Amino acid sequence: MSFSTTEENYLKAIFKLSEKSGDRPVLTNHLAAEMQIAAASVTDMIRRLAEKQLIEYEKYKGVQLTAEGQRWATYLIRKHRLWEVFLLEKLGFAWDEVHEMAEQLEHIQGDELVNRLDRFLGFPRYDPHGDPIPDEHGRWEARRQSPLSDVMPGQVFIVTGVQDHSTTYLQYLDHLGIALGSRIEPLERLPYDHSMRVKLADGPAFTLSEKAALNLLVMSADEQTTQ
Amino acid sequence: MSFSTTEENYLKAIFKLSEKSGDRPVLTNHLAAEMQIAAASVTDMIRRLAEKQLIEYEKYKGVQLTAEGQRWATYLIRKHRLWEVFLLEKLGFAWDEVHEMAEQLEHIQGDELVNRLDRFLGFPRYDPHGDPIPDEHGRWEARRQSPLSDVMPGQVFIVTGVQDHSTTYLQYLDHLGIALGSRIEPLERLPYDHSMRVKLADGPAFTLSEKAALNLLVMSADEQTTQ
DNA sequence: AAAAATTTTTAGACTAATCTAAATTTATTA
DNA sequence: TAATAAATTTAGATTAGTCTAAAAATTTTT
Ligand SMILES: [Mn+2]
Ligand SMILES: [Mn+2]
Ligand SMILES: [Mn+2]
Ligand SMILES: [Mn+2]
Repeated sequence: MSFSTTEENYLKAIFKLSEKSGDRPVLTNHLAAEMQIAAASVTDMIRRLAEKQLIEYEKYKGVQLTAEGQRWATYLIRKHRLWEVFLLEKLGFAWDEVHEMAEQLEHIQGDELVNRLDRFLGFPRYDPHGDPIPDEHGRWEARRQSPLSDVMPGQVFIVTGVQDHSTTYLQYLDHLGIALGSRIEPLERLPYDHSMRVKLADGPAFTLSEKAALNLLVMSADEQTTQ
Repeated sequence: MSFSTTEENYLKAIFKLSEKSGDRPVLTNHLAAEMQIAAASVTDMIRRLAEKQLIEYEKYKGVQLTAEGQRWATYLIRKHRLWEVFLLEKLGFAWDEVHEMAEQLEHIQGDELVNRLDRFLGFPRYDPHGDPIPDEHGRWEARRQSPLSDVMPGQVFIVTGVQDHSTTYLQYLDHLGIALGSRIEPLERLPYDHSMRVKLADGPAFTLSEKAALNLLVMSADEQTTQ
């Protein structure tokens, strides 16, 4: 079993949009927008993927991954995230630089390569953005994390992930001194624009916009230690 | 500047055949045989590569790499060999297992990635098969090595490379206990079939076929220490 | 329940990379 | 040097992946 880079990119996109839509069928236009491709091209490709039993496709109703499609998409995500860890941990790239390269590396074939890379990296469970890495059997641990914008002030939280992977956002966090594992304490939410006053361990207080707080995922500090 | 995987594979093949032919033009059929592709397809592609100024092409006369083509081919070889070192040194693959994977990895784009990988590996000068690795500027050191079949018995040599990269040959060397860096002493050449009696440091004597000796590259032990 | 708007599919075309078979050019041999 | 053989190119097809424009289906609005 092996698929083209293009086919694999479709599988990943369908997986991503499925997650967002709570497993409801993914519509042609959504896929077209996500992949920056004409809707007509998507229609073509999903017919081919359906023939290969990677997705179920009902005309005008959208597509869903089959078990096989799920498995393959998960495998691609495993590869992508392991390579991201490699680029950061071993080659010293920053968390806003690794995505593009991993986007290529995820298509390199070789199960043995993936498993040895996993071992070399010490079987990491999360990637540089806090996203879980599926293991050899396609299983992964989801964390009970929430956007910082949703939590109650007056308690310490640990930064465990980001929802926005854009370079600008990640560099903005760097600028603020916020990284995965940072201890952050929300002080108050300002009703006017929903911005949030927060402070990092031993640091001065500062303000985060609603948008910035929405995309920052945190866990309560005591819960985190059990993970 | 960036080229398709296919174009890059043509460049590498032309480079390889040019080396063999002493820089005389590479003929369509040679390229077709090397790449296991129909001659007509080669004609098509070399016209495209000539348009992109990567090769000079005269109808019916064969092709030669331009300076730009040389540069790019050398860059691909640099990437291929660095990834081979990574797979062997860091992931623990054997020298007969790395080529296929490197064949894919050499097409991954990112100059910074290549240079960081190089640094991570400690700027290796030779790959797991003893082939030289071009540096960031495309320069590399060729060693004064010769096939074991050509050297005079009665002196100790160091194994520095192989000419045959096939799995069967490399595994055969493993079986004999011959690796890069092995000290090997040719005892005599047998006139009947040009086979060679040799011995490894402290080991018993054994016989190598002419073919096996032709593909094993060695340097005299004292010369090697200066490299 | 029509009409209008939106979404999706179909139709037809294009490029890259390949193939086979036929035509052409170059090299070898008689 | 003419005939023959070998190498190379051209011609015409095919497949994957993409596009735009038009047609068809579905959904929303009136
Ligand atoms: Mn990524
Ligand atoms: Mn990531
Ligand atoms: Mn190789
Ligand atoms: Mn090699």
